[in-house]
Amino acid sequence: MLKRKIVFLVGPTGIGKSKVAITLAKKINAEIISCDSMQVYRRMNIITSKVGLAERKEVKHHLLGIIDPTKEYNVASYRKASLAICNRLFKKGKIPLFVGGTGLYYSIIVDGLFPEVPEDKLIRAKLGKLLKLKGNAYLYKRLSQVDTVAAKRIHFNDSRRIIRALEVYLKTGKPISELQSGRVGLGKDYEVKVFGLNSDRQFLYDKIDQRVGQMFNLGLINEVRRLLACKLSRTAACAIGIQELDGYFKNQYSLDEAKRIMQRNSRHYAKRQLTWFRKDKRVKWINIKKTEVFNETAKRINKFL
RNA sequence: GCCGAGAUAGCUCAGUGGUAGAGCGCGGCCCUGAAAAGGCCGGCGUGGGGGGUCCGAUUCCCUCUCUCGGCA
Repeated sequence: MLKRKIVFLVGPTGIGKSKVAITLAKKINAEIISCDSMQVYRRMNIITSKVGLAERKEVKHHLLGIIDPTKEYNVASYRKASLAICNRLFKKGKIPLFVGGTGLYYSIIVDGLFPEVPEDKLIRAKLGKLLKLKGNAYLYKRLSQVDTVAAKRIHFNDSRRIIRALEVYLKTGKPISELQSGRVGLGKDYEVKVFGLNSDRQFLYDKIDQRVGQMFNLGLINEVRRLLACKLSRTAACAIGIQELDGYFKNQYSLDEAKRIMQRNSRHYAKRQLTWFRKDKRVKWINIKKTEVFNETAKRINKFL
């Protein structure tokens, strides 16, 4: 039996994934599933460069603006929601086209998520206290005692991961590294195709700088002001632009400075995204040399499908 | 034209008679329930050009070029 096809389009922020995706989706009878940890939030449109309503009419987009920015969202919610959409699309005879730059979300879909061990606020609070009291060396030592494999992989300064690993151990009695090895990916049941957009670094950075500048023209300041008026969730508050503009609102620096920091942080983010996707050998890279070549790029991708 | 200050990393600048650092920037990497987050690693350099003193000059001396102040 022929395996059903799932297509992914990944790459750094600002490279032009969304536009290419729309063109491609029309060609291959697909609907788009966003693979972006920030675009799931409502009222965060300019700051996340969400595609406009007109474009969403051309091709159906899923998981854009589905949750209030005061609410938490995470890989598990994302996995559940997106796989459900996948199944619905198959029933309609459509190809799911995942588009986005959140490496972890991508990986959670393609390679699977280890069995349910949700965040436990109580345990985390306790571990957080221990961290403050006794330092990361202490927590790291405790982790090494129960899970050598995980300890080897986690740096002793990476307290967030140390805490998570200990949390999983305390809740299940099993080392996180053991649970992690039990992941089941999509490759078994589906034909997975992954495409990555990239360009030379300077070109990408110029586009990112421009895009951030553009956000200000579109009304970023007001959007963020409105967002800051409510208590943003831990996750939503992490979007690039929130902290940066908050500092400006609090008169810590000028608007130009806020913009500069936003551009820099976006560049750093893009770099991390590239590191993430580059190591994934399933990615078929498409190099972008000029702006506004969505059609051509979509055609090139289509050839490989 | 004269006087003064300076010329060192991509940028802003430290410092030293034994071939150099810091911050920012930049590059590479890790990542499994916060991921636009979090963590790790890396100086990436014709010390403005030329000459001199010295065992040895980025450092001291001379000279040229350039930049910035001030006076004309």
